[in-house]
Amino acid sequence: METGPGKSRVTIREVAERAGVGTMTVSRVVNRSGYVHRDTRERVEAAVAALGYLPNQHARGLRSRRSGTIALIVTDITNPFFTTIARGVEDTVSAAGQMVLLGNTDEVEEEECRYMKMLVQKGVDGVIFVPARRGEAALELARSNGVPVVVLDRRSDAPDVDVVRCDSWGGAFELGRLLCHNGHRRFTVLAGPTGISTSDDRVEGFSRAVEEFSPGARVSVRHGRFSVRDGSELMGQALEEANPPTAVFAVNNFLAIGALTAARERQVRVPGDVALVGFDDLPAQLVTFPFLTVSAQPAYAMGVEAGTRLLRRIEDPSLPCEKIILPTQMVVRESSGGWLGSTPSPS
Amino acid sequence: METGPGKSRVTIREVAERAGVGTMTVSRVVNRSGYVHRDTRERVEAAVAALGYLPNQHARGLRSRRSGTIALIVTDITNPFFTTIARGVEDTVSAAGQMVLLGNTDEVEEEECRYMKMLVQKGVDGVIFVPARRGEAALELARSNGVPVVVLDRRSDAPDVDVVRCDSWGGAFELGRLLCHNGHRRFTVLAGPTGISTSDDRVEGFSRAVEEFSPGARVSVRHGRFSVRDGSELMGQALEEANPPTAVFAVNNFLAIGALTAARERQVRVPGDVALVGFDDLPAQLVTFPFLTVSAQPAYAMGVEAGTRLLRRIEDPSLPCEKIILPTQMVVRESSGGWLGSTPSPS
DNA sequence: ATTGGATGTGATCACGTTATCACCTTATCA
DNA sequence: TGATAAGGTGATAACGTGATCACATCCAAT
Repeated sequence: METGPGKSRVTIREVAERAGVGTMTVSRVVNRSGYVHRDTRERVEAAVAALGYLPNQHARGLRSRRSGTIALIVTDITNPFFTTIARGVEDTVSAAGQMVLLGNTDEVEEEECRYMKMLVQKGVDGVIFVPARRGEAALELARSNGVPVVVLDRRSDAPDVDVVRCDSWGGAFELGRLLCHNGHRRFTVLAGPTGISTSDDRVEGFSRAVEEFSPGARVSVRHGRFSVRDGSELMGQALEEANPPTAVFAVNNFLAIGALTAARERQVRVPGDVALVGFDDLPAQLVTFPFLTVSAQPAYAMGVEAGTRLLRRIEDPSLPCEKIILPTQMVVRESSGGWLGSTPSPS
Repeated sequence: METGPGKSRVTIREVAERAGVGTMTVSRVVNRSGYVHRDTRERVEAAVAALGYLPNQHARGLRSRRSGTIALIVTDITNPFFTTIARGVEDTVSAAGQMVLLGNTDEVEEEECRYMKMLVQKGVDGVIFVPARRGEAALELARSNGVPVVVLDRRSDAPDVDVVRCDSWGGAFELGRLLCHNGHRRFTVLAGPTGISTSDDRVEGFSRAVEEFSPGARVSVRHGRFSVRDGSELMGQALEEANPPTAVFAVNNFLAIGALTAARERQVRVPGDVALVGFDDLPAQLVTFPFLTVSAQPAYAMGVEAGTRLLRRIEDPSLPCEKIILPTQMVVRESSGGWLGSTPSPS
């Protein structure tokens, strides 16, 4: 257990010497591979414990091409949706003895590539990756270097990656239906950047629901980044229109919070003056006043699923790739309001 | 840029061959070390680009004992306080070309050691560590293997580590003073597990303020884990006392949210029936209704500071260790209520 | 007695990189 | 003229492991 005031690390050779065996025998004991006599194993284990021997992963990885590390590349760990995913991933792979490298791309493709290059160099066993758009360059880097990838949260038609995401289209459709059934006819969607599948799918699903349940109703879409600031900005613009919307759909949690802020600043009541629905619930831990009606994604489960898939693929790279689509769950709270009654504000 | 349908990685030898030079020359070009003729460098760079060469970090690390990786071991990344810290750390070290390994200990010492062993094996260049209690075993592992450590958020008297934390005592003192000045005389503190410095310091600082500004007033302390559930549980118990507190201090954000939940369930109004203050603000991004009066810690700055310290120490291990204590900032909102007036409920 | 499989062990080398040393060439100076 | 320094390059040897091979020993079945 002791190693003195240690400078350089204990090597397998020192353990072998102390146990009076060859290095291969120590290796076999440590890796539980091959035959080792019971007495020998005990001597080796004693030496390992006495010296506090920890195998050097650099040397190991050089031979075995395994690092015991996977990576999780998200757009912003600060978003509780990704935080919860991260916890799901970490819990899952940690149980299998792997550790997690973290990266934030802020939806910037150059960052995606920068990270992917570092990951290839580090020889990670796999990557869980939230691409901004199609993530082509980064995915190509992974593919050409034989690194297994699970694409998370976003759509991907790349043939050689697993995908774990939620039914954004369906969740948005449900929200649209709810608002239509409540009698709304003028909608604004606060969307993310075009080209990001989650945003695009949600805009589409919502629009489709409106076409179906309030034919001819107006849906105006405003694009921004996934941030509170942009949510607030876009909501402000919408509210200042000549004919403002009676219902707003924010495609992302930050946009929803921004929208709420903007409404409050203008003394516009939610849901009294305008109904508001969002996507991605905040973890119950963080919410002092549950208020927003949302389509909630099972973030933790997504992390677990992605982690499990990746571990399986690392185990057996020949497995066929799958595209997993998990369902969302609508949680109706105050912000969506109720039935508008027979007198919706004049259109 | 192309590597065919790539299976095994491109090595320095292949680059050398293609450029018609020795491997050392390639190494020198890649590492910008030593002398290389301008023409040679260009040939090598062309070969590197053509083959998509990425140096193998395992081999590099084996020679140079550098991994280009640091670790961040927190108790729970799901806590937005730590999430924000993580983002600060990642932004900082990422700019220096390092990546971050993440671990959650859930305040369990065995997990601390399990992670630390893996980190030593991986040869990380340094660790930013939030110990549950004193973290002795894990710190000893790091020390004996020559891994630089920055202890984050918690107190540590270990001589050979940097410490970056906030003035928990002072922040709690401020909150206590505020409540005393508002006329409160019966206090309950919802604390974390004993032995965790943040909790202990906050209990002490708060108690000290009460002693000073409301001599003889009652402060009862209830201990639990840092969770919404326990916050709710403890708050429930406090509210059901014969002589319930008029003011409650939750030493942590989760405990505060739990307390709020418990109050609401019992139709106890905050701050009408009981004042509530907490520690750790939630990021503005996440808060739909700013309500809780708190002592806020500069989480992002703490992450940046810890990252910077660690990078500096990696650069020059001989630097003396420092203990950095950042100030907290009290943010007064609704939940703490106002002056109780001349008729505090009879004690 | 002989074969053959299961058990048990160590020497040797390769994994991909960089530190070191050795060796060139050319320029500069006394 | 020779000496010295600076620029430029490659062969070689580690770094710490684990795969492979070679070689023991033992026991059971022929």
